[in-house]
Amino acid sequence: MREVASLAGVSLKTVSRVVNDEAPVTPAVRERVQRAIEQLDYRHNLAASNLRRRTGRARVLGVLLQDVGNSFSSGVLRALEDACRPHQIALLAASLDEEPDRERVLVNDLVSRRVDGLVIMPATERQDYLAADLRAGLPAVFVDRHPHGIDVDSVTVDNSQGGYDAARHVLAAGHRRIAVLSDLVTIETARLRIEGVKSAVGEFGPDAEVSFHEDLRESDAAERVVGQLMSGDQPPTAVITLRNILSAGALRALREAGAVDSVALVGYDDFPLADLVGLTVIRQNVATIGAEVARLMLSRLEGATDAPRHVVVQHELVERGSGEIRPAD
Amino acid sequence: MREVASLAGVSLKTVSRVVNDEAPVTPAVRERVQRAIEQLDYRHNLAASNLRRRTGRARVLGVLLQDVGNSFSSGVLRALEDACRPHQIALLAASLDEEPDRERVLVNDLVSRRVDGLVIMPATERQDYLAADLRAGLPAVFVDRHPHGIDVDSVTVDNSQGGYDAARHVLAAGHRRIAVLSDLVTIETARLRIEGVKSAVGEFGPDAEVSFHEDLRESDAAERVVGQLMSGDQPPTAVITLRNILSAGALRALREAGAVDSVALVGYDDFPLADLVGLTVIRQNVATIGAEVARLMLSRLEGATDAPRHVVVQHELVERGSGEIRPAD
DNA sequence: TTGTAGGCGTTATCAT
DNA sequence: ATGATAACGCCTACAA
Repeated sequence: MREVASLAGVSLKTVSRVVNDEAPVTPAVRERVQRAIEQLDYRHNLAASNLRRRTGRARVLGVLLQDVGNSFSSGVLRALEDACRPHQIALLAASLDEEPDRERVLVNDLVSRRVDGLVIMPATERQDYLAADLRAGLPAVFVDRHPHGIDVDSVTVDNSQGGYDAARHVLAAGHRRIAVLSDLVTIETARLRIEGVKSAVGEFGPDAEVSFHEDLRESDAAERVVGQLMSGDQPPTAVITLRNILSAGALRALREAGAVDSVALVGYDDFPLADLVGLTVIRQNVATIGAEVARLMLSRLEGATDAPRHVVVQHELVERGSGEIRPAD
Repeated sequence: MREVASLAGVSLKTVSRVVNDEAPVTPAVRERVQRAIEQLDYRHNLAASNLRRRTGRARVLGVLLQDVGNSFSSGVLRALEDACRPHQIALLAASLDEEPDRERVLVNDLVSRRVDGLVIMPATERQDYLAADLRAGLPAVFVDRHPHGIDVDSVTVDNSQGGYDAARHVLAAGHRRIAVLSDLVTIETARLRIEGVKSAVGEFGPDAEVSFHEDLRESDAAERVVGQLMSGDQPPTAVITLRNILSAGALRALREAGAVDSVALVGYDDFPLADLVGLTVIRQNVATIGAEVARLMLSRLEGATDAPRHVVVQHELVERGSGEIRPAD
């Protein structure tokens, strides 16, 4: 910048003015500076600029998701990006993979990098560790899971209601032998979905035999469980998978057992090809979720200091056939 | 930091030493400083640190993909992240959506933010605009598409060979009336895949009637095209879709026409549920691609200055049934 | 309209 | 082993 100034025969401050499009600069001078900039391949240093600026933020958000490679996380990221682009806000994204330690390490890193705000799909059970930073004015918005130990903005879906809706759907179709597959019960969303299922069972089928198969992380695990159930004495007439990759495993097992057309299946979370497989699912609107997160965060960045807001995005049950199969008898 | 120093009764430099785990500090002093840091909720400012450091990079990579929400881009991002995490390197990710202007704007922004390197899945036809930054020592690695107008590291797949393999597969099965659906031909990868198809046709079925349907961006468009073809006089006996979302559309149209079991379909790029639909595809290994990108970039960050390297990751044809259907004749 | 002085939070250099 | 001082690249405040 100094070189640019001397080449253009002006002061440092004038170059700064040109770079930042600030008001009082004669067109002729501006032109001269621009030429010097190009000639020297000068690049404005945002890091230094942000260091000196008082109010000016760095225009970066830290985004911690479970897995930027899966469709839910990456959908949220994409929606967030679309909402941030007009504001020239960049996104620093990383995956937590349900590892609490990684969450704490990454939050620390992002705070050190002086991000303007944090979007977190937490892997930890409690987030008290964030208290000091929040007090210091760091805006945070939680996605998909509620904050615990602190109170900050959040955008979630009603997982309990989702589990309830899925269960009610198959119970209403007459099913009374139901298998429920779920993720790690240490994950809040998994627990809530299970709760919802139980509450629907209590309401619509207290007589139903419902077996719960928990802590299933991979598609293969779901496939094995359903495979075993289908070859048992009393195979279920309906299966509910409370996480998308479990649906894939269940579907494979049912196909293997020749039961795709006789056993009902309702999944949680949509899939790219789900319509082609005829999979009935509880769909969470990732685009809406991401957009809501952005809305909350942007308002905080603009200085909103009202009480934390908790937005709940509606899900919907998408009927595609697999969930509408009725029990044999 | 100044406050920490005075509270601990030491100099600024000593605090700096503690924060950075530098050598000569007495355990007692270190302890005292640590306490002061916690007491004051002091946070190390990486931005300022990087500004002052001579050799120290900011440990951030700019990553420009086509769409962080689609499975190919997000898979690459995820693999990249896994390789960067051990090095404490963060990722600034954004989507280009095939918009050349956005690419130039975002590159500028990332350069201003002083990222240590750029990973780009380009939307532009030529990238001469990067020349100055490259000369200045900015490492760049291209993904999925070759650089034009500059010479930098790249990790691509052999799209021409992929198109060739897909076409050979259906030609070898005896098909002679084939429909080929592709993305915008302004996209290099789309052109190369088409070229590959043509070359296989020349080799294995010069007598074949092959119709090309280009510039299809959405699933719906593919569905319409295949729907029309199927209701025409001479419906194709095989369909090749050169992009994953086109496969979904084609599949829907074939199902609609009751032709899923009579018309062969080979797609490009894998899908989460593709095995369940029995879709034969040319699979690109995103994890390998991302890992190779990281390998090249990390070696550049460590100072490698040899000639640009061009890695080609092998694809594979995954037979799942849809591509192995033989023509009726 | 333009320039000067000082400092943002940190680290490098050189002393002590 | 610790500290004083200058400087990284830029911007704010104020003066000219």
